[in-house]
Amino acid sequence: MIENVTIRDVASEAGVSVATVSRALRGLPSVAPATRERVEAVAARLAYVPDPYARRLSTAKNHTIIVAVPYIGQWYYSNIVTSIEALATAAGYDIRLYVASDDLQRKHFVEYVLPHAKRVDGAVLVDLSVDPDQVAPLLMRGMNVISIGPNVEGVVTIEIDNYSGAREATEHLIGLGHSRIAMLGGMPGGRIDMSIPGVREQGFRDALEQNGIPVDEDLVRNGNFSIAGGYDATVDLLASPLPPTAVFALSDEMAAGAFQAAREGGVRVPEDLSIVGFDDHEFAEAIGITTIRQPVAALGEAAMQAMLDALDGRPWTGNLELDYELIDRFTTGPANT
Amino acid sequence: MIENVTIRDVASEAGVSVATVSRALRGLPSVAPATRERVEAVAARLAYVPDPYARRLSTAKNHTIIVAVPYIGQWYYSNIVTSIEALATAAGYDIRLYVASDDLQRKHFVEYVLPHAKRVDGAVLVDLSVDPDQVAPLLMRGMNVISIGPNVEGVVTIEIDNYSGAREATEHLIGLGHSRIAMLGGMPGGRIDMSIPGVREQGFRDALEQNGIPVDEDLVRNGNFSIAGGYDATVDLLASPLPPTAVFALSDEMAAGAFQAAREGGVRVPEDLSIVGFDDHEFAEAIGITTIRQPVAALGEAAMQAMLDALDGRPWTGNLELDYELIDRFTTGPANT
DNA sequence: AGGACCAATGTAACCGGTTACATTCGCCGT
DNA sequence: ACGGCGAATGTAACCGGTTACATTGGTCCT
Repeated sequence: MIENVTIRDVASEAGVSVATVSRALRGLPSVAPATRERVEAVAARLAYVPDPYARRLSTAKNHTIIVAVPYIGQWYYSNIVTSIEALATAAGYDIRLYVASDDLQRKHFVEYVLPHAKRVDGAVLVDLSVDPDQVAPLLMRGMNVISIGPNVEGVVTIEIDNYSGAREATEHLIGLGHSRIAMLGGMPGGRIDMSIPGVREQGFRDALEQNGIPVDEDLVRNGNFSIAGGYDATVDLLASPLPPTAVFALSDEMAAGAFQAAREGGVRVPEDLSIVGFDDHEFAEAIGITTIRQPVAALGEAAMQAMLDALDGRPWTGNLELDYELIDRFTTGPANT
Repeated sequence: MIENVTIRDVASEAGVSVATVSRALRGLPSVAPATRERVEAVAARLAYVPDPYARRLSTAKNHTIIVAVPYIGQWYYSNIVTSIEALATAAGYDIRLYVASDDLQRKHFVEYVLPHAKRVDGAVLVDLSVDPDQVAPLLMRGMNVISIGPNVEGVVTIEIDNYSGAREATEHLIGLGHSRIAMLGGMPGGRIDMSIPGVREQGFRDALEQNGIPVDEDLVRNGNFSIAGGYDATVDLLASPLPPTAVFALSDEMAAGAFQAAREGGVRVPEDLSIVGFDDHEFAEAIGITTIRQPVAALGEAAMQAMLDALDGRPWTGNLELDYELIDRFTTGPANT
């Protein structure tokens, strides 16, 4: 077990003061070249590494940001984290992960962050609907906060137009002649709020109604945003006396579940059932799912860029809306009834 | 911008010493109940939160572990991180993410960790083949290291028997009468080493040879462990004069790419082409891919448990091997030639 | 020769906690 | 009445860096 070698060890070994060591090793000016060289040699020989906590305690800069996501196991989130991580690392920032996997943890996010607030430069919230008054204490402590997805009062938000995306997906199905269109997604409580699922559902409903198609509440199901949830819901839908001819899933995971249910039930896609997803999950292309593409990597990059700019004292003044795109593949076709 | 409230502020406000505040707030004994109550009230009123860096600087415990993965965007890795994160959070540990997305970063992993070594309790390496002499300095500094996947000398390893898994997958195809069996995976340099892809490839080769089927090197392709790579390789394979009747992909992503290539090329699965994957990716069931199931969550949990035990002074004495399982679904069928 | 100036370096305070050790004080036994 | 004891609390050193300010010593100018 190697004993700790501190800056004082290096100083005494090199025959200089700790201040000189600190300056020499960080490349600050006003250190004689010969001295610097000697200090560096000693530091290398002793395998000295500065203690990051001590450094952070004495400086204002922390070089750490928190990334908070609801889940990390889902494609969408892990890819956002990937792109954030890449930029963060390149800029010399560490990232600290917070997974708010249930509602409770989502509520308590601020409590988690608060202790770190003084020592973390910023937080990127991904799909986390937090109250403005929850974020306020963070902002007041000088933290930079960026949101991907939900609009949070007073926080720069990176988003796509989920409402229009859902509308376009639905109208694509309507344009193919479908009218019995199911939707997979649904808020647990049945209510529509400003969260992403809520906004997408509203787009779905408005598209139907403005095309003169009443919303059949029995076709609006909760697919839990998972493959299994989409599967279960679709199995149930297909077993009903008058099954839908199309399904709009609010995520590609649920669309894949629907696809699986159709295959196992002997229902042909797209002849008997059209499926549209949302996200353009990497597996969507392999399966051939028609979907709304989100620029996932770009969302993360933009958020991190906004963060870096803010940390450099050039905070963004407004939100950024990136473009979505309908990708027409093989799970959608003309209505067949 | 809220000014920092420190333990001294609380102390003077409550009319006690900093030591008493420290003890009171941490629930240590020998603090009078009345005093404790008063201190807590003052702390709450001032919204005092202890600075984690200062705390860590003065104590030995860090409550932080590093999780290092090659990629975070892939299902396998993000799920491992998920299960590690859950246990870590429950045990009061923070996790710090390191993404070694290219070989250079993999080599430099130790350089990244070293500065943190004093202040991090441990590291979980996921699929990171590092030299024993790279890990040695970490161990010497008292860090706990656990490896998921590759065996690292002197480090507790959690693994599945990748060799036998690959053999079983291959033999499943052979049992169905296939003999022109392609493999997707392949090491970049063409060499087989002790990494996971290398071990799986060896299982594939041995299965063929021990069943009297010579390995056709033209059927061993590099699919880059991605959907796109599996797609490209399969498109190419199917275009050859004597295409394979089966494909064993070393990951489900590549299997999905093969599936897509078959569908787009009008090649029926499994009638014309059987596909076996590896991992049991969440999308494998939706597509219906026959695959070797890895207990992903269990791998992460076991690793974190080993870590926690080691941190509690009860290090594991040996490695742990978890079971894999062949899941027979709809992408495999009898050879048709 | 003597003073001005500046580069190089050292000293010590500070960041905000924890904790070993010292101190105070009320209560007990004899 | 007094020494002993232990609970409650205070004092100050310490963790390992950074940095404001002081000090040193050499070069250059008049």
